[in-house]
Amino acid sequence: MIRIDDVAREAGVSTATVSRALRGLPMVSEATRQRVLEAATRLGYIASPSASRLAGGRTGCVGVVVPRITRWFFSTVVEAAEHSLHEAGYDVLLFNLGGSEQARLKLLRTGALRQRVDAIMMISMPLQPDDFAAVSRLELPGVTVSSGTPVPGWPSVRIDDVAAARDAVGHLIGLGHTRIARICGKSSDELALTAHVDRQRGYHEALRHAGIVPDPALEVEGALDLAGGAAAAEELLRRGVPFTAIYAICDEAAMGALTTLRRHGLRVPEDVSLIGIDDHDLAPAVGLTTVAQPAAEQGRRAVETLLSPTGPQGDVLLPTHLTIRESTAPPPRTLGPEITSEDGERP
Amino acid sequence: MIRIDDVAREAGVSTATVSRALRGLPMVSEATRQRVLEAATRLGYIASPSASRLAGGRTGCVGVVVPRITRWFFSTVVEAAEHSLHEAGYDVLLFNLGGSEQARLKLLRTGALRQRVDAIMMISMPLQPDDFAAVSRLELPGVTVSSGTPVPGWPSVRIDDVAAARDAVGHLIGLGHTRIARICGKSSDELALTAHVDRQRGYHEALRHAGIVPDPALEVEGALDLAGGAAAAEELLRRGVPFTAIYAICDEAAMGALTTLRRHGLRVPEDVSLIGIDDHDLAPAVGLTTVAQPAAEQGRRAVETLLSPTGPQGDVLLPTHLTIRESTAPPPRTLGPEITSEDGERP
DNA sequence: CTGAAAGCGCTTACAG
DNA sequence: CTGAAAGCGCTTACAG
Repeated sequence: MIRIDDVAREAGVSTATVSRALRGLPMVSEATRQRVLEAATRLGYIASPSASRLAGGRTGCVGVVVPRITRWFFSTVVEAAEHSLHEAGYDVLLFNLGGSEQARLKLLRTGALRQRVDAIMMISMPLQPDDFAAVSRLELPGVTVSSGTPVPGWPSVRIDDVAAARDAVGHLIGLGHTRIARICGKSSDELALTAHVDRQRGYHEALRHAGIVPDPALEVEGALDLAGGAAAAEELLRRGVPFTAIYAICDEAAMGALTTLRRHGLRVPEDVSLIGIDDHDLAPAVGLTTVAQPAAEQGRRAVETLLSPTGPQGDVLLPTHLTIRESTAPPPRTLGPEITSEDGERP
Repeated sequence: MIRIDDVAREAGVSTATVSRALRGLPMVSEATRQRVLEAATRLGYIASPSASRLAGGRTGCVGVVVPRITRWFFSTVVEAAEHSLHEAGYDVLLFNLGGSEQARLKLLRTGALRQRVDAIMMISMPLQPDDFAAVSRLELPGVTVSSGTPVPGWPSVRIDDVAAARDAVGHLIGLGHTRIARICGKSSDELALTAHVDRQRGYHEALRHAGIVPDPALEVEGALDLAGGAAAAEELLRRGVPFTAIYAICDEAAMGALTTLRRHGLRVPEDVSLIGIDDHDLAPAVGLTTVAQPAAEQGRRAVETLLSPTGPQGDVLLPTHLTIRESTAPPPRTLGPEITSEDGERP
């Protein structure tokens, strides 16, 4: 292995000068810098990260914590953040919670992040009261994306979830719907996620604004993925309460609901209108109307904020916009879905 | 910060003993180990990774290289691999190429991986002849998943892509189709990906086995995502050659094709049957028939192979299975799709 | 602008 | 089974 001594000898300078020259520090004459750079290139020298870290106190790593990398929103944010971080010379340490509470606790309580990263990016992380102490004990700068739970002292990058939900439900109301079901996350698991609370509030605000009294029988909790959406729609149908539209908290849940509706022979949007929030990659493929949020942009902005020379600061609020496709239409004449035996013609 | 000296003093032993005791090395009496463990816990000691790495020569990190974390297959493999790696005490350094050739070159040519990881997992990485030298210069153990390009000396974990494609096309043939289009990856970009070549071979083998002469006019290249699949189907329709079924190289391309077919008023499966390979999370939502491959299992097996005490070795071949949903059916009476003006009833 | 030397916090032969 | 001491390869005051 080529070490810094080798480069120093080759360039005829001290190791201190090599270190300064290679890192672009000032206080090195241009001529010397050139000589060092050439020597380093000639030898194929790369500084040992472990040694630099130990001596310099910086790890050059950023920890990215994400609930489930397999979900559209999270993978999109991570892709954008990873790109920006590598551009800025940082390595990315990935911590995927995989939906496991245990993984969350382990990450926060143990030293998994201590001394391993210079900064933390938490995407939609629900934090319990106890967790704040653990996070602040890390004494690391950080940023939250898509406001899981705001962390005191950390800036956040997010959308206005209340407005997004209001726009989604408002669109349905504008089409003439009044019996609008809501598929949401489990309040037990994710109470602390502001996004969930906000999207619930937006739903209620839109209804009230239109003079519609919210009906608790129309609100169903479920996991925020396909299976959860499918199960929630199933539960909704079992309740037997009439509805002409479904507002799902995210596109994946909406697509899950779509599966269930189809399985029951219900047509979308003829029998039931369906709207989500996200603008998932596959939303066009299933013709899903949704409120689009800029996922990649949130990842980029989070890195920008985190690496700002003046330190992470300021909250960023990004715009969303209603994207109308084929899954929403005026309600049918007869109120509520009719279970037909015919299975429809589209897969 | 608590250092190893603090623990040594607290436990009344030398730092060498603390080091051994905490890492579970032999040659430490049980009584001493207990004393050290207690002292460490009491003080909340965590060994500095940088110092351990520099002194010990191991980084405790594994580099996971993936083409696009946003695609279903890759995020699923990464999630499973990340979980297994953390279980084994490794940190995960994520390198997402983002579909950029430049990122690939940078990763291989520069020292991005040198000294930063103890092992590498490459998922569907296409390697050019020049890249092999760069990879072997890393002198690191590694494993390839879903055979982008096999790396000499590295084991691989994958499915039998020839068989998967054969099963997919065989299913269509069994239903009575003879004009079967193929949507595949761009041969220019990804020639080295064995998966692509293999899935092409499977298609041709199935046709020949049934006595069907492959028609080049039925084969269209495109990107392997939604947009690529949609564009490929568009191109196929523009060609005006008759076909009754489409076999797509992956589910995302298939779902993209679905969008296009729907846009043209074609019904699936009444007018055109559609099959993919993967069993994407959302395949049930769109009723897509596919050949399922075990993505998470590939991630787990790759880690297992990589961390095997005897070093990475052996190739693992995992089974696939045909999963029939609603997107495939016998061909319509009239040969080839008819463009209707009616848009159908399902989003 | 440059260098000699201490120090970052561990691990590892080596000796006992 | 345990300890004293060297060493891992850098960075950083400090001095010039």
